[in-house]
Amino acid sequence: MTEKCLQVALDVPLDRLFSYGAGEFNPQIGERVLVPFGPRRLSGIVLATGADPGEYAGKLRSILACPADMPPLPEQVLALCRFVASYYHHPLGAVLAAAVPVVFRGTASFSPPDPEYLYQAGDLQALLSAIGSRAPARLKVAELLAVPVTAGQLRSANPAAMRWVRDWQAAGFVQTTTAEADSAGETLLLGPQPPLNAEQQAAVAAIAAATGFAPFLLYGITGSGKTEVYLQAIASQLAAGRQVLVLVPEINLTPQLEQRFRQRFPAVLLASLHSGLNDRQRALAWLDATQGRAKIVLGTRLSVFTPLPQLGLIVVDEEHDPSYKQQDGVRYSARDVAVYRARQSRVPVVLGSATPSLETWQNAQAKRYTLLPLTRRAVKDATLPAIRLLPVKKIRAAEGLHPLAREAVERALQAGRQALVFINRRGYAPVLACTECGWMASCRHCAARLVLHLGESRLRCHHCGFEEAVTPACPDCGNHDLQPVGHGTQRLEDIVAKQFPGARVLRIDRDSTRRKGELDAALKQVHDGDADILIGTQMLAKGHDFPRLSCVVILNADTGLYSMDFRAEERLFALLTQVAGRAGRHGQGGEVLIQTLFEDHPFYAQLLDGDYARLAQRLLAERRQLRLPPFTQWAILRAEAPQLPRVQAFLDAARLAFPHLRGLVVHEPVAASMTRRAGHERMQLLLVADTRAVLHQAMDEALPRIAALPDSQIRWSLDVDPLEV
DNA sequence: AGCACGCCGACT
DNA sequence: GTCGGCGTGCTC
Repeated sequence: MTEKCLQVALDVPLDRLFSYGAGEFNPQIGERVLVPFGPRRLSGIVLATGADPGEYAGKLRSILACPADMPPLPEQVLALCRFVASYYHHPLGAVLAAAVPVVFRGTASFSPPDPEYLYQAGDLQALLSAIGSRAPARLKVAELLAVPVTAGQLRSANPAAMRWVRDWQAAGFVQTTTAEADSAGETLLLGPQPPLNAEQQAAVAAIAAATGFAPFLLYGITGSGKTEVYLQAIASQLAAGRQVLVLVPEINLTPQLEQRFRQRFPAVLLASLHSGLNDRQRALAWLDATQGRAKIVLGTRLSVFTPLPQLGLIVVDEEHDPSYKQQDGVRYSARDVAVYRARQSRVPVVLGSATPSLETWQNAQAKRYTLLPLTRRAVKDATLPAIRLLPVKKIRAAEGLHPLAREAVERALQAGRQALVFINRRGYAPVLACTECGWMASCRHCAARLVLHLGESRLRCHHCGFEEAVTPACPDCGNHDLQPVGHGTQRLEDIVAKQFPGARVLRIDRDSTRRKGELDAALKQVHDGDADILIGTQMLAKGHDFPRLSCVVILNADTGLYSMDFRAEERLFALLTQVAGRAGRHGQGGEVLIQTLFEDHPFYAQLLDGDYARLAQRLLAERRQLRLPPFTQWAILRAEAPQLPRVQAFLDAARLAFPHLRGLVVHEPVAASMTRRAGHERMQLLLVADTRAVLHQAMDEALPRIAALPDSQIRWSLDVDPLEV
């Protein structure tokens, strides 16, 4: 009898599967196995068990082990990964590796901890009277046993707690269960469901009534109560015994949203896959979801691959957020994969945003997605902030804030409220320049300026991490008068501190919150009212709710308005809407002031009206006219190497690998928007096709030839549906 | 991607 | 005479 032949996907940059003998093992499809691969051992996923070894017959190597620590990936997830591999033209083994928790990618086997025991008093009154009133410390611990608690929780109440609990256990007062058993018979326990307005009700009803695949765009202005719609749509799924997948952008808002979910569904196990978890915790949360214990999975883009045996609904919050697009490796869009998954699993998917991506908006206009509008503020007392433009010609360095902005901040402080000054640039100044010859400090590894960080007296590259001490004199002409040009958060902090001497100024950016816990501490300070003026970057724009904030000043946000990037307006609208939304979420209407050089740009008329629909209509008309996405299908072949000519030669050759197809344009290679990064020259080649089918046909033909091109110095990657050009 | 094999410069 | 540079070739 001949040995069974397995097809195994491995995490190597080779777009093919590998055949192995099963040896003494009998792995299932979707299971992970350890295999010999050249001189090393790798973990792979079994994709077929009765395969024909073909040319390798007789010289197959056998698998080394079946760790059985990971439940086999179900066929649904394998199919999802196959789709992602083919759509983004990435090796299947690499996609599967990315879809699985880190602990299952290596050759070490993962052993979950023993199930944790929960302790509970069967008859609390009997226990309390047995202890008597002379042992208050024990009484305190005993009272905790009214509900199931862990040993850790008991110990944190009193270090000696477990000794007493063992005694009570021996005496029959205390029983144990495991978390798993405890949740098995649980009934769905809902927190109070707040009343909904008519629009919210209509949205919840539409989602609940959907059968099979049904994509929705929940288009809700800031404060219109999108989250409440999610919660009630989720509640009806939970009541039907189904699981729900909720995707959120990669930001620090997850704890807040998580808190809200837990409050609403206190008895439901929620697997939260946020960045704060270590690999082990992640694996455990993933197992909870995979084995159907966790009913809600809340996580960032990677969570879209989580196996969910009873999936009933997918929610993508802030669907326009660029962090849904992975920017290295498999460059997938978790939002688009989520829609595919919903179709595959025949469940509804809700894409929510106040400023939808134009791709999604167009899908709604074309009736491919059902539009669920929320146009009224549902949050109690909330009013839309008044947005005003402050035209600035060229603000002198020492000023920073427009006089009217200064007055507005003053007003907020007088009223005992907080003000936020938003500038999307950290450091002191983005440029250090020589006043004599015009020299500017730039990175020696990147085509980028070095940013001045005055506090540490360093010049830093924000792209490659290079840094150096501030030079005392111009290296070109020897002049000692080097001047910072432009504004960053640090410089603004200085200016604002001088202009408002009595105010407590708090800067929040990646530099001030680098260490663990610093961001939470800063946010707490804001919530407790221990800061008056916040200076912050994009970090502060998203998600956070600042009840005391009533005034927002936005600086230098619109530098992109006349840039090459056709998505600049769309993105700026989303950013400004989000920043503006920080003001006046509670009570008194907030004030939002935007300092701009381009006050006449049509963009601002639509922003001031808060009219996303009009902006979207104009931008979509432009894109249709100019044959830009979503009316054409794009892919970018990016390449980099230490020497530019090699990159040029590679892309010239790659260009020839594409077939001539009707409805396909393969552009000439051009320099990337940042031409050099971390010592590598970068170029790219743009493919524009009328339809996805043509684009993929071209890539299917060309990519094997490109992969076979000789130059090994070249690092290249393909970006399907690129967000950045 | 790794990792080995392979063929040419400055050192214990 | 070796240690080690990274070019190129393969992995069921």
